[in-house]
Amino acid sequence: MAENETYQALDFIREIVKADVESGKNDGRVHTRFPPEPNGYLHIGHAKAICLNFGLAEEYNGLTNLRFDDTNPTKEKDEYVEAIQDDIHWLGFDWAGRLYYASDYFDQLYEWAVELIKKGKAYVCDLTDEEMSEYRGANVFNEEGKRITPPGKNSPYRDRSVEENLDLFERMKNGEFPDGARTLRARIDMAHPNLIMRDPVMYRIMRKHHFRQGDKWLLYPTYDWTHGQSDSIEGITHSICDVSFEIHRPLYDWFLEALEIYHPRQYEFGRLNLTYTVLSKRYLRQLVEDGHVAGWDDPRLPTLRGMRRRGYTPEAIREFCRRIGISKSDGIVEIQNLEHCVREHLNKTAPRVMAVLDPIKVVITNYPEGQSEELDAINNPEDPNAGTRQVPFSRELYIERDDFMEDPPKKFFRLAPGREVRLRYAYFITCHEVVKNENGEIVELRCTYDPATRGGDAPDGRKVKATLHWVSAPHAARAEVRLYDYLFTREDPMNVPEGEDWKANLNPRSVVINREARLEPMLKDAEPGFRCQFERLGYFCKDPDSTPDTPVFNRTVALKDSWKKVQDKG
RNA sequence: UGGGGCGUAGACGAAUGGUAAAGUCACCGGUCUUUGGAACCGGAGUUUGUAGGUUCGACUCCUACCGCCCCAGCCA
Repeated sequence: MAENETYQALDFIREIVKADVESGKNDGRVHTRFPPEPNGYLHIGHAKAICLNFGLAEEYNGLTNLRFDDTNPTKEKDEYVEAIQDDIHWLGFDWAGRLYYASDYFDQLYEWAVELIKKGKAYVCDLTDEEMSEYRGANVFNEEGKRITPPGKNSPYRDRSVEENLDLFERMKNGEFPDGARTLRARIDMAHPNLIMRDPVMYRIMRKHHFRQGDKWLLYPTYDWTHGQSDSIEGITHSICDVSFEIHRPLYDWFLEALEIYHPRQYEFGRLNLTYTVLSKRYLRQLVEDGHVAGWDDPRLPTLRGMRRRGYTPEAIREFCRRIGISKSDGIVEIQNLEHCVREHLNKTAPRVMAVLDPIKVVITNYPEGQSEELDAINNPEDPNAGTRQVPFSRELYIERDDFMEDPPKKFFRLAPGREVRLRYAYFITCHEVVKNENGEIVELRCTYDPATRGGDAPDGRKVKATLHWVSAPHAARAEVRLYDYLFTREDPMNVPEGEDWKANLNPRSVVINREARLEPMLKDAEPGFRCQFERLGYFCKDPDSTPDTPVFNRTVALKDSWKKVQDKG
């Protein structure tokens, strides 16, 4: 390895691909696919798979197909097809026109099924689903109520003649039998220790309208019968899926061998789990449908759409996927890893602005009434090319309520009676008077400023221990700010208190709406999706709910707060 | 129970028989700072699920055990 090359450890899948390419397998081609079922929205777990599949192809000058696995018309919709493509593009990947549907292969699959029947490797079975389960030896319990797995027994229809099978299968296609009356099954081994191999179903009768095939089909192929053959048709070299499909691999291989067609190889990696959230379509759907969140793009959701609306960047998500790596172990990644990647990217790219979330009025008593001025502010200290902007300053300002304490503890550096601090890009100010209402609440701070410190530096070299953000009261835009927090109160939402539902772990403060925020005026004109840092507070993203009068901002992620840590320690 | 997997610091994850185990997040301390941010420097922590075995030498090979996850849909 060259000296200036940094060592990048390969995960086990990349090791395999590397070895295959080097040995000339598949003529050195790398061709992957991402095969979502169009029955829901993509989430960050999918992002991991997308990054792996598309990333692998990029690394080896290969190709990646987008293939919709649309074999179950009861669940799939066009709406999801559009959204999934949109999300993959947003994440930063493209399939260059190689968009396919498993349903495009239904005719070929049907022919291959006929071929297997002729080879005596498939048969039409009349067992009901309960009977099939029983014959398979599934769901059997011993006296102690523990699950056992006795060998299955052959279906009484297993030995039908080829002719009869052909006839029945054709009539299944023609709609002569009611839904669920018969199935086509692979004839493998009813005593196989792997239940998947006990004569799995290849076709089921379903009189369902398919969103792409219309009413052409009355029987639909199962996942197992479809997936490997689709991979074969497309010339996929490495078919990557999550570990739950590992036990299906013998069947994947069996079909391909029985058909004697090109045989791609399946590899499995561990699916992603993240703390403080759920990552399964079933649970996400429940949250949306039961109204616990506002929709699939709710910023609290780990869906790609939700994270996009929240202000996460595709770069950050991709970097996160790179860092967590690929392995087969099933762990749970701390969400702080994701947040770190988001902060890291936004720190480099997000312009800084000033916004006061919990305003308290400050009157600069020695600043002329009715006067105002524009001050230069740096847009992003991390990016010299980001330039500067003008921020209005006047006699009446707002600062953050948290930035003042009447009786401050030793480690509190911010404003307090008699203390001087800096207003960012503006002046040093000193607090002289605290005005309270009849309830004893602070309503106003009366301060003086030092005109010599314009811009934030004292000519005499004196220092202050704190720099505060602020906005000019008469110029400020009033805004709604949505402060998001974790969706659940527990790292593992499924760790449920005795006798309660997992939704009992929902965080009641996962979003806190603030309508008192005051922003720099320029923020009114920003486009939805605009990402910025509210100095000293966090990263925020303008929400599409914004109106010309009321901008709405979502908190993407807070800045790290070491003062909070000091406080928490007491 | 059968079958398939997995077990390296709080979390993720390298190490493919050879200097008593990389990196990242989190954590702790410090420097710097017109963001108590960022950056930079430093620190702590595992002895590699357990017990045996092979070997000059094992996270890596073997045996047994333990724990966790997945399947038992005509879902994918």
